[in-house]
Amino acid sequence: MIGVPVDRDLQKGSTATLALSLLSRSPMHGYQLVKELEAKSKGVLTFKEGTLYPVLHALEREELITAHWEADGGRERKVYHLAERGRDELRRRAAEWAEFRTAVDTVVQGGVFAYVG
Amino acid sequence: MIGVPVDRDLQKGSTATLALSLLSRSPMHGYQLVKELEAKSKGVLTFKEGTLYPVLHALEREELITAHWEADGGRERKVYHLAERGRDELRRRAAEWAEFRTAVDTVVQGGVFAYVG
DNA sequence: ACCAATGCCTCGAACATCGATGTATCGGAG
DNA sequence: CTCCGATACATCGATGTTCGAGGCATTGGT
Repeated sequence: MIGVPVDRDLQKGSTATLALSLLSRSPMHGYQLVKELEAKSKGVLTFKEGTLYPVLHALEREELITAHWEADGGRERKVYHLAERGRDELRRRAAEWAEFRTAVDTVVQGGVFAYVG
Repeated sequence: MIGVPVDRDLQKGSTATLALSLLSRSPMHGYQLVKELEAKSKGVLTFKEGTLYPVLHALEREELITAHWEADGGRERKVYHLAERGRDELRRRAAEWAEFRTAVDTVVQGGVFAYVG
């Protein structure tokens, strides 16, 4: 663990978007997503397995990602791919994130800096 | 309404922080917070009253804000002030938000731009 | 031989949010 | 002077999400 995880609440609703983003770089299986997110975010963000797997299944149902089983020795892994529709959805969500981030910054940063300086 | 509200999920968990931020600028009553957030965020963020009031009551219980009734003609308003402890908490939450924002950007932006260009 | 890490998954409890609803006052349009 | 939309506070139940705990199996290192 490199950093300290942020308050769980902040992460709410972002799980699917983060998963889509990671999958846009390369296909991965669930556990790999957990490790990748932790690495890429320097330990700030984490997927809980109890949250991630249901989300992954939902994305699969919505056909935003596809999955197929791969054998690694006697071990089975479910590898997820970003689908075309998922790529569109990711673009949409990324734009939404940018809008949200800007809006929160305007409200929060303004309030803090008024008393930090 | 100036902009389009973002997906509700993204806003989850940020209600209290946004309220504290707005109150750090000036004391306000509930309905005023609703209007201020909408104005400051250009319609991107909105407090639902059913969410805001319980949150405000919770912040009051935790002594992060204080409240007192003010009369405006025959009308009663409950005006909320940011307390000292609330100011500390806001600073803490603002720092956490900055950390979260940076982490998400690293994951999301990287993924999107790889396919936008 | 054992144990930690990998790997997929489900379940129920806990929690937060939202829409609907209720009450009441105020100001302006007709 | 009457009606209605905006202001203003608040609660409640339905809904949805998240998480911790647990189950099960394999693999690699000691």
